Amino acid sequence: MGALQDPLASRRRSVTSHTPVRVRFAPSPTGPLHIGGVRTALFNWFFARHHGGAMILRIEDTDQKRYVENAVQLILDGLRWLGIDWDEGPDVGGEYGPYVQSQRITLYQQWAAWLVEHDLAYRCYCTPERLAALREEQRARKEDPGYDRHCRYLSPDERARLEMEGAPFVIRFKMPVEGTTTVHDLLRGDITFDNRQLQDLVLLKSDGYPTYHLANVVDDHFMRISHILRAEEWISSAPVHRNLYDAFGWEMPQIAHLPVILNPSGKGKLSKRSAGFTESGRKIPVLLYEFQEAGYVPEAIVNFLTNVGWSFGDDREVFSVQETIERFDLRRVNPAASVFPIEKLDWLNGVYIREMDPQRLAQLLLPVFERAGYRVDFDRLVRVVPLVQPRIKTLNDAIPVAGFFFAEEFEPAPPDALIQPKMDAAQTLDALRQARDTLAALPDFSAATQEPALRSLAQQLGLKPGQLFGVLRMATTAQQVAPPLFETMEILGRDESLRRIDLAIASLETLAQPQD
RNA sequence: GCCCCCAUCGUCUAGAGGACCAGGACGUGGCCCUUUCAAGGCCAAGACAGGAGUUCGAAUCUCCUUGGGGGCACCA
Repeated sequence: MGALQDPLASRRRSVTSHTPVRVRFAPSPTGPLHIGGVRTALFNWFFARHHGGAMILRIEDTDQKRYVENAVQLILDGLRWLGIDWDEGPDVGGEYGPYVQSQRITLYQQWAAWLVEHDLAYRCYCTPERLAALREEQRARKEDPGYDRHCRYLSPDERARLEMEGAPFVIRFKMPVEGTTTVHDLLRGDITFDNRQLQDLVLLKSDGYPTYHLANVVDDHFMRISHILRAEEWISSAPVHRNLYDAFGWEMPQIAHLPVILNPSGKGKLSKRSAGFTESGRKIPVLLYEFQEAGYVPEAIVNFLTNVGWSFGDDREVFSVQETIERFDLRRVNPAASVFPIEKLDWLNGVYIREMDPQRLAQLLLPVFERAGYRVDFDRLVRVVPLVQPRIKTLNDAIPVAGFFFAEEFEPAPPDALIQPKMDAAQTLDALRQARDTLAALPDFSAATQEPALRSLAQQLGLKPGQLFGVLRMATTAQQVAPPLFETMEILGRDESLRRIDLAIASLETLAQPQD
């Protein structure tokens, strides 16, 4: 079969032309960053960096009603936390600024007016009430919803009268009413739409602000954007954008629609409302800060997101950002939507934690323990880190594993809990007393010194090592599950370890009458 | 409802007509290691949605069906 017959042949051609690569991530400040948005940002960034191009950050704040104070700062902080940087943006400026749409309003108004002058757009005076009623009617009659183009065909007299009255208006785009529009998607090939299905979209709202459709086209043009990498939910408005570029006489950037991320249930886009819980009952994070709060580390999040919709190849799952940038290829993005594989993030996060420099892990753990109400001695934390490092998947997991190292007050385990399987109270008490003597007599209190002494003690007592160690673990940590015993006691120190063993002995003495 | 997109193990994926009785990873189960819990090692189960075509040959190309997703705002 010849390449000419292959509809995806174009997908296999080079993705870039000779113009410099310039991509943008354009969030709207309506709240914290959504993880899906983060993925879009990442793929743009990988693409830019791979091609030696520019990453542009643009704030799309054209909806005054949904604007959230502080959101811009949160978004910038979130991106930086992940290690994403940008060459032009609201904070760093650039040649094609400003990079905040609310500061570019007159530009949009000018170009909207230009379209009206050239009969490519028109003023629409329909009230929101009329539009709502129209939609209602259409629904009742089971017709397709959509604007009926009432104002497109207003007579000059009517138009003049409405103008005279000063009726508020929006500007709508005159979509071709017949024929088809084809958009070339870098991942999917040509996508063709019947123009009769397309709408006369609003370009300029009655408050003078542009809609996404206008602002995005104007900005991408004037910011010299070469490639648009945006989420799949934009596919259906892509033909309107295509026609807008044509109306302006501008070249349209190349475009690729990235697949959306689905809920773990597989039902619908991942969203805050519907995400639900993991099998272990943990709430599934959706917003970037929720991942932070849940104890995920940025390099794991980045690696994880890279594996959703794209793959490194060579059967590798763990790789660095640098490697990703070197290898990133848009043509290998999987166009299919994917379920959010959260368990895989847990694993990957654990991988990154295990490979992390212990000093850095200590730095990351410090605020986690403090937030959990512990007063942390950093030097002790540094000693604790190697014990928790292989045992946690998220930073927060360190709290149940090692929080006891930092507890203000030691709360001893109930005497019952001290008794190990196949042992009784008297045996346990005896074991504790002898272990206490053994430990007290040690020349030093290092784990390496404790181990042989306690092993031989176990043998003397006719206990399995695990039984003796279990008793001591419960006595010194009051936890059934804890880091390895000797290292734990070493960090606790001899005095504190013996004190805790004494407490255990005392509590057992009240429980069991020692036999004569 | 209409338009559009998509379709390989439970999930994320490899797969560019012969290298595929389909490879990796997470998860799951088993075994080993072991001082509890982890980590680590080994092993196992597990998929080309269905049907027609094209071809000597199809996971891969075409069509239909089915299923899933996205969109249908003076939101982005």
